[in-house]
Amino acid sequence: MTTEQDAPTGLRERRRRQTEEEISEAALDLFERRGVAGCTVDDIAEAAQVSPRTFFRYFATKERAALVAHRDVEDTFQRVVTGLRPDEPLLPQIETLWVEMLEQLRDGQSPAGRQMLRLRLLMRTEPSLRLAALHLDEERRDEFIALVAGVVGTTPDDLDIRVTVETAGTLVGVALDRWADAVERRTTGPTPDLVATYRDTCAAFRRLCRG
Amino acid sequence: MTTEQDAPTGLRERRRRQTEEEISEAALDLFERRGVAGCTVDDIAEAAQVSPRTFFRYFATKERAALVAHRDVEDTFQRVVTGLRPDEPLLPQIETLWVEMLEQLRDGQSPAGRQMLRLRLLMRTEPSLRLAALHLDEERRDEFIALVAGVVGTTPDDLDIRVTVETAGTLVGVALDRWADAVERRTTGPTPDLVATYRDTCAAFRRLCRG
DNA sequence: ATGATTGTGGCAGTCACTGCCAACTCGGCA
DNA sequence: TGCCGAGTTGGCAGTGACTGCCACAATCAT
Repeated sequence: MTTEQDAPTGLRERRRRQTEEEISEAALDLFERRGVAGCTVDDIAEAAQVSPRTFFRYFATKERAALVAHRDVEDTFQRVVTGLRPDEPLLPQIETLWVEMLEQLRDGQSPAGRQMLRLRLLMRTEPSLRLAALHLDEERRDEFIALVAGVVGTTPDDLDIRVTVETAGTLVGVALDRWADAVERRTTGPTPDLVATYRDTCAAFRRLCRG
Repeated sequence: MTTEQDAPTGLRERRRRQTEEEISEAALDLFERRGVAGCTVDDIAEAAQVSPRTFFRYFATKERAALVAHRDVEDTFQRVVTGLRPDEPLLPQIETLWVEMLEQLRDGQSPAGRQMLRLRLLMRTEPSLRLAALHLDEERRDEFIALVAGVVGTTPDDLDIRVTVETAGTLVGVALDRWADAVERRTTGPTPDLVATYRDTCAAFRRLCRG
């Protein structure tokens, strides 16, 4: 049911994950300290103790290195999509799927949540990171649409599915933004919950659809 | 009613517009022939008869040069946004705004329409152009939201406005994609109408919201 | 006309990113 | 145990995007 242990976890595989982790940690750290424009790929590679050449074997751009959290969350789509019921309204179901995916982040205290929070805080002031995230989302969208189409049994160029998936994606983006905003502004009280923020966003959306 | 003659059109101004036009035409033309990756900024600059250095005074990236049609359509938002009525439902009104903006494109026969069509056909096979368009949209979104907030009289960080503007933007994106798809696939009959495509997309969206 | 403003081209430089090759490491197998 | 094939790494050279700086030319205001 999980996606981790499907590959035979040899030493090579483990080493590769560890290196990726080290690079992305170095990138996140340097971006926080000096800004994205303020550090080069060479800087990140050095901090992660790999050669610049190796950096590019792991990530296509320096921005991508900071987006592993984003990518990992999207990776879980494949797992949750199987829960779709073809005979029920699609949009609320996709919303539920996203709730399942965002649950691993919640208040940003888990490792995955903390990493995502750092990223989204960075994104508030770093246009290049927002762009890279947009890029990642766009790359994944067709895959999502194909997966959904497969489960509910229509063609991938079905207009309804496309609109539904894109709309839901937009709402997730808004929720992530507002989550980071809330965390940034917070002075007291518990850390804002991403799932709650997402539910609020969906509620606002539904209100607007009714008029 | 038009946006052209608001500035005192001196020779400098006219010359500047003409140069921009020449560069973007050269870019569009070369992209169509050799692909985005297949030509350099130097190529485009040479074709437009300017120096590479001057190219970058007009456009930040080579992709941007192909996106003037996109930018010009978005520029009209400022004009149509004044028609908003604060006391009526927002989402259908924003949809109407977009119809007004997309009307200048319609079947892609007008100069603006033709240019947009060339761009959207390119975008079907050029990820870098899709990314650049996403980037442009994102840059504009805050401006849109601020304008809407100003007219309806709320703060720019209003959740409802944000969700409405982003949702509508998503639907426009889908409609533009489908428009280009329809044009590409068309063998006979009249050229597909963008406004009609957009209305279809909005209709599908409304259907999905009801469930 | 003339001085201020603005646009242009060239040059040097930084940095992102890629292809290629040589050295090394891990995993399986005789 | 020794050895081969596959996967991983680093260096190097090269291309191309993009920028700052400077000198020069074209426009505009007076």
